Amino acid sequence: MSPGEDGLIGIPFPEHSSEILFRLNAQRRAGLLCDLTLTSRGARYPTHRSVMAAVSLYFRGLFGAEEGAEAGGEAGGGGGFSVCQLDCVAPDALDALLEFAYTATLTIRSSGMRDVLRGAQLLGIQCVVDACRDILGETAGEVEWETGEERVQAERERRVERGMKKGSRRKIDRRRVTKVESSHHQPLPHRPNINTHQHPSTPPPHPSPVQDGAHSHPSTRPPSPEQDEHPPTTGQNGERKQGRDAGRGSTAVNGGVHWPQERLLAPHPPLPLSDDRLSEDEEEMEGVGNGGVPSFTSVPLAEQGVATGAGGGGRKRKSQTPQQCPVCQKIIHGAGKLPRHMRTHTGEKPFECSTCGVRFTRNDKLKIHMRKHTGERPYPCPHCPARFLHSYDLKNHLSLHSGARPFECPLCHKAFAREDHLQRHRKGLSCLEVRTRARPRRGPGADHGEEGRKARGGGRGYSPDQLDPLENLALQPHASAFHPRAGMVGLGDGAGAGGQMVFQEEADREQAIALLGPHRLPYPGLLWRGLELGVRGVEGEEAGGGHSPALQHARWEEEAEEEAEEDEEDE
DNA sequence: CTGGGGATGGGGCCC
DNA sequence: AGGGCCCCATCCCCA
Repeated sequence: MSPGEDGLIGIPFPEHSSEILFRLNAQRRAGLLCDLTLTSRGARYPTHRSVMAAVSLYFRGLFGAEEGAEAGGEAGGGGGFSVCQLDCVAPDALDALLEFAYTATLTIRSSGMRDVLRGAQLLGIQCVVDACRDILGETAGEVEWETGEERVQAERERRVERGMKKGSRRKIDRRRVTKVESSHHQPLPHRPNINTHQHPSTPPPHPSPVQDGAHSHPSTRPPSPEQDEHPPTTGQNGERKQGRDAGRGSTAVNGGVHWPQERLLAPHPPLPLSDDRLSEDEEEMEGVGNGGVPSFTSVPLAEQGVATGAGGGGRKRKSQTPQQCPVCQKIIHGAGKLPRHMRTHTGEKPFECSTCGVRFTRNDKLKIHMRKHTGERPYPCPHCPARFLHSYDLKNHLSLHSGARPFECPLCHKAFAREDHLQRHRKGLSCLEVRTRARPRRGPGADHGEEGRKARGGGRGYSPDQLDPLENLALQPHASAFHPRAGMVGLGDGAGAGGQMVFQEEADREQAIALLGPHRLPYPGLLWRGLELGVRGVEGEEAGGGHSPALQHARWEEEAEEEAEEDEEDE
């Protein structure tokens, strides 16, 4: 909300761009308003030249859509190219690139990476080129045809895009950005602002996820002769710690790579990708799948023998058929839970508070919300007059009375009553002082035994005046400095809160990327992926994998121990 | 920086 | 199988 000088009011519609993209994709699938058909070895792909010109330098040039090329006639209008034969781009790759253009998500199979790279090079989709090269570990130069002004223009656009990403986030958007990044196309948590009303939760033409996924996809997908045996794209099926972790950037599981472009965030599901999301390990199960007809009715993974990461941390799980989300590939446990999950992608909020009009994705949340209006606080503290809306608030509160602080920082040994506070402490700068100050004390006679060693914190064998570059860069006190979340949040949101890997300047970002060495990735998402794959490993946090304080604490203890061991090795 | 309240999304149990 | 209800983990915001 930014009142202008003339009393102008700027009302942001944050979902507008992604919704437009979503609609365009729907039109493409339905063949509506398509003014360009791409062909590759017999496969035909109806599309929109404006979209292609927006995403591809090749088409931009082809249609004369470059800045300053607004010459009249054919060039300016880009007319005359109703069919564009692209046999040099493999159909699978072309399909993946089109999906990328319309969903901001590139989902490809590892084995098809080179084709996609070639296609992206030919079409001048630099970000895809970069991404593929990173995956493939290549460090090639510029796209062959992208030279001179085109390159300057491309670079300018990239800079603008980066600038938008990092500069335009305001506080009000921070949470949303983080969350969006957290799960691919995570929709935005509802906030009772103007958007609530201007963006109806169930736009009439917007079908429910189930319908959407079920009907929109198969019939309009251009026939690709190779699709059946060789699905063009692949995603991941592995469920990692989702919530706010997984999906931050790209993910790679079982040879498949799947990552969203950061800026184009669809609040609606980018139409479900075909069955090709099955990873290589799962290909044998393809026959069980829906035969290329993705559906939100999902694939009963249990029947397919998919390890659903029974990672239930303690609580025994009823054997309910897990279902896989066609958008984020997350495996949803529990019968009937998938529609609920899907609303996190669609942004649909069917449950409206009759009192204040606030809408919710879930009725149980609405129910809790209603307590605000009724004044009901059903969880009274037995020790004091405090009453709470949520049971877990009471639980938190009770720890205050008990004085219990079961969550202890393994580095500075500060104890917290709440696990999330400990996490915040570990991610933040709270321990920095301990760590950086402890260093100089190291040396003969400064041995504090195990406790001291821990208190000094881990490190990488750099002296105080010669800090670990990464430490120096991000001033991350803990190993969690390398936690993918920290990196991703920071990268995705330049205005991120303290404690996260925030790069104030582009140079910082570049430096960080450079310092990552083998994980050097110019893409935020890829950076995250690199961090995850290279530093922590894909299996770092398994979905649903117990997050009991004990487990978490044990993990952290391990981290601290590892760091301490590194210290000793360095000495 | 920390404590605390509230919000959100996922999973388990039950009907 | 679907959905209600509840708990949990995690996040954000504010004081």
